[in-house]
Amino acid sequence: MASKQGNKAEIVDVARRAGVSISTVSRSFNHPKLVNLATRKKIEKSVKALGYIRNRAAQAMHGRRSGTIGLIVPTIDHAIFAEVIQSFSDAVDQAGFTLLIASHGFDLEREYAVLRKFLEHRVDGVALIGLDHSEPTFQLLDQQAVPVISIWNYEEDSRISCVGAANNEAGELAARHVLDLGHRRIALVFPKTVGNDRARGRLEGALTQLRRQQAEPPEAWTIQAPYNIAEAKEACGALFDLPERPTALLCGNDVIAQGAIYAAVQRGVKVPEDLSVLGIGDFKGSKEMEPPLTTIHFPAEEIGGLAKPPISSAGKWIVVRGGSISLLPLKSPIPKTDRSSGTFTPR
Amino acid sequence: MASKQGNKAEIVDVARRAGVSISTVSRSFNHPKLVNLATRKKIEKSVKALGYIRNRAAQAMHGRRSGTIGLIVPTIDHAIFAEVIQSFSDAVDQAGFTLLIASHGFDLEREYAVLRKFLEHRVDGVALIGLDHSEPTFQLLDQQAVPVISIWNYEEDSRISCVGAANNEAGELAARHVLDLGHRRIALVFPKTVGNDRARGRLEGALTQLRRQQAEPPEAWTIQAPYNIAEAKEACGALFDLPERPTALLCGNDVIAQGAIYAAVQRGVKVPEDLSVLGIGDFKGSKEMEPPLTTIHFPAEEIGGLAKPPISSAGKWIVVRGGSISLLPLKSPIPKTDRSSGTFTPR
DNA sequence: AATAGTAATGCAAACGTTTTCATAAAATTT
DNA sequence: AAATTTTATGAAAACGTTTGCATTACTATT
Repeated sequence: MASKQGNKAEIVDVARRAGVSISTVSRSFNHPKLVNLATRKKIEKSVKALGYIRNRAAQAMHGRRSGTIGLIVPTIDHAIFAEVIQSFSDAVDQAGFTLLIASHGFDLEREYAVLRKFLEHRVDGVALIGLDHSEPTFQLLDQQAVPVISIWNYEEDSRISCVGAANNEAGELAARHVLDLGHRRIALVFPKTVGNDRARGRLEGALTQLRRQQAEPPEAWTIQAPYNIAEAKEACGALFDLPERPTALLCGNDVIAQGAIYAAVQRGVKVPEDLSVLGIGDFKGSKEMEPPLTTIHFPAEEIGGLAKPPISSAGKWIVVRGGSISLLPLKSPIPKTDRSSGTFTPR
Repeated sequence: MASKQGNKAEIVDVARRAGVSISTVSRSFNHPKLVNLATRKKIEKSVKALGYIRNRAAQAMHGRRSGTIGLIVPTIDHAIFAEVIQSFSDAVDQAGFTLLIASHGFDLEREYAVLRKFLEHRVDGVALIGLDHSEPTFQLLDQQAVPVISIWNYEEDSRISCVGAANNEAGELAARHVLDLGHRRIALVFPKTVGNDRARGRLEGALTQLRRQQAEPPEAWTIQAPYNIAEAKEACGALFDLPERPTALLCGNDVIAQGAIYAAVQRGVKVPEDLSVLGIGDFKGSKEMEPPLTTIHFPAEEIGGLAKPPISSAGKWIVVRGGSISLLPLKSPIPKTDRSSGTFTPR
């Protein structure tokens, strides 16, 4: 109800009211030091009075910068990416950009479609999760020469810039930990790995380590569960009901691990006395559970922050493949909240 | 590597290659039936060959539609809003828009700043969480006449359009439930309520109901905890350590309730035998916990879907204050997963 | 006091579309 | 076969900015 109901002010209105040209108004926004302080004040007053709001669309058209960054994630509705989305969002914000976001539901064709949509909006950069993407996606990125960064996992020879941690290391670490605890009867609970290099890396890392120590789990102990507490709980429940039960469980992430713990509690299987459960991710609440979850810390928050978009005029993303800080070490090589050690007696 | 490395194609390039004018190219995108099929094919081929991607910024400038919707949430990194963000995102996507997102960390001044930023991008609509907003925010919305919708909670006489459920009803429902179970010694665990009408509504609803039945909790049993498992667990732990312990706990949301349950388990307090815990929200995993959490279902997903942006040329949001479907009833008036009834004996 | 800088501003040409209006060609009616 | 309508297209004017260039008015420098 304030003023000028409906007829929104443009730069010419501001200029007229301030008694200057539109160039001066524009300049006072973009290069303040180029305009006289007194004039600037007048303009400012005019802006206030008219409730003028700059039009980034028009700006973008001219200057080739939209001031937006697109983030494409598999899913928003999930503890997995919540932290990285939040920290990335904050980083983007701080850098003066606005975040476009979309999810593709683990469908790489949808990812391509979303990317196209973002490019139509002329985003100044794109962030993707992980390194598994469709060929058309890579080509589009290439051809449009849009700054792109993959966040979440790191690989030396990745096709695009990336910042993150090494998932296979996480898997290895997890496996090593349970092996160190003396376990030999180890089961694996992971989600499907097609189009999901995060899960694949972790699984491969774990398997490598287990094989190395001749502790590869039998078929029946390598089960699949999506990132979903209910389904993970059920799947793990079925596992526990087998005649032969493992003594340790390596889970693809904390969501699965939480489900596993609930399934164990439900059956009176004591964690960690009867069963060690290991998660990956260190999600909020994991260590507060009862019994607490032992988990590998995955530095999601740091990753989002490091992926801060470019401020430099160069227009390149700050973190580039192979750069010194690209390989973000797992922050806690020693799994946190370990209640197993000490209390657990193997076999 | 594909083609035209770097020098991105514009509409004139497409036109030239197809041997038509730019008007025709533009039309073939926006009003396909107005252009001859054969011509359209030619244009399509040209588009493919050049890897042309439309420029929405330029479109927006002319047509007054940016094709974007802005969503402003208190926080992304949280089970609370994850579901509604996801479903809203999907709805926005389906409607052919692109989502801008930003969080303000429960700070209404930052909310205002974000809103301004979104308006600079000329979003076609804005979605906010809840109905508590600063006066400048309301005025800006008013003055810019941008379609706006508040999602999450519903109030008959709200200042802006809203779709959601009634938080005070949720609180009442929760209180009624524990009263019905026979409890009289009831504690409340809620977050700070300034600038958070969701929590306030729930708390007020619960208090109203408790007072009505002369079961208002003493000072010591009305405690504060943020939406954070760790802190909630700690706060509830302190509560349980008091000489006088309540028999039921009403929690502001499921995150707090989960913390409460963990605190109880940690102390050997049996849920639900020794203590009934009631959450609000029905978050993923709540009912899979062990012991499972009794909770009021809050229809977050439906809300996000209902808030689908306008497709109509009218440009008004579909759900308007006071409209017939605005008051979205709580989907499960009977709390789900109730293990208390039957097992619990009051006092 | 003349000259060379510098600071502050305006003019007008971009930027990449959409859309109105005009026109030509084709199809339909008389 | 002429007149009318319909279909398909192009030319050019918007849309709201930014920015290169030109101009004017000061401020230093000689």
